[in-house]
Amino acid sequence: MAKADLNLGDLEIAALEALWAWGETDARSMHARLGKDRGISLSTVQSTLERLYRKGLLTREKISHAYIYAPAASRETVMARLVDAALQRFGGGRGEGLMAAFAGYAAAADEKTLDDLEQLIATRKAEMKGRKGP
Amino acid sequence: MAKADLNLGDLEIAALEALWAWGETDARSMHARLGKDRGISLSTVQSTLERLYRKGLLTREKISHAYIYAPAASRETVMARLVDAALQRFGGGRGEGLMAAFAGYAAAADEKTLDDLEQLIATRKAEMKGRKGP
DNA sequence: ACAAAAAACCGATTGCCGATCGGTGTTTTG
DNA sequence: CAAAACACCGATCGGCAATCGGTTTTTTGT
Repeated sequence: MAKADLNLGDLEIAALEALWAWGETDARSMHARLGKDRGISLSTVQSTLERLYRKGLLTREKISHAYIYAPAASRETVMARLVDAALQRFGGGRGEGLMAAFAGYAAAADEKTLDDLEQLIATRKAEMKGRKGP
Repeated sequence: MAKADLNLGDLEIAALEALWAWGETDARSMHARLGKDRGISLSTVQSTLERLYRKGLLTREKISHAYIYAPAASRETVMARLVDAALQRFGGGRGEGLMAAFAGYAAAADEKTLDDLEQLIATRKAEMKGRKGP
């Protein structure tokens, strides 16, 4: 473990979102779609993708001599990692603290969300039992 | 809403932990306990407390001419805010994504944690009903 | 095969922020 | 009143995302 800290800038997030939405692309098309309205250069997009790659959030494959980038993880996984990174540094964080943080979130949630949540937990527990039991 | 981003450095977290553990203190005692082993000056501790104050994480009261700092929120609340800040920037985050993120997190949790979580949700729902109903 | 085009690669700059400090006032207090 | 305790101010440093242009390497069209 110990994913260490994970800090994402605005462009990085935008790039991730783009990849999740459009599937794998190369720096050029990414720039065509992200960079046009932002008025940034291709180099900038390249650096950003590179950074994300080094952070383990993207996969790249060298087609001919160009890189094709693809998300290394789902949005959910990344979000989970972000939560992890954000809370990891808090000593009393595991267990109680996380629960409480979660509670804070749940407090702002509507009833349906809570229902969904319950469902989710139930599913998790079922999976867990299934994996451990006979 | 819109708490914006919330970034905490190591010293800041240490200061928070200290305050949660020892209750309110002034810069001097904080330095005596935090700064001694770190070899940092009183000024540094002061700046850090000030920064935390400006971030709304600490309360201060001017006793005579010195500030007495106290946590403005519980560790749980701060953790919740951190999670919020970390996930807020993810567009598709509300609802599904958030759920999934927590699910991922819960996946790494043991069974007891899941039970606690369920309990928490149940409590939440009860509170909600109580507030709305007769 | 060669020149032009397309990328990767490299290094530099900028801006933001936490950490860190010392100096300068201002308020307490012995 | 003088010394001590603090707040307050400004400055520096280091890390990191964003940003870019120039150089090198690889493709590719003719």
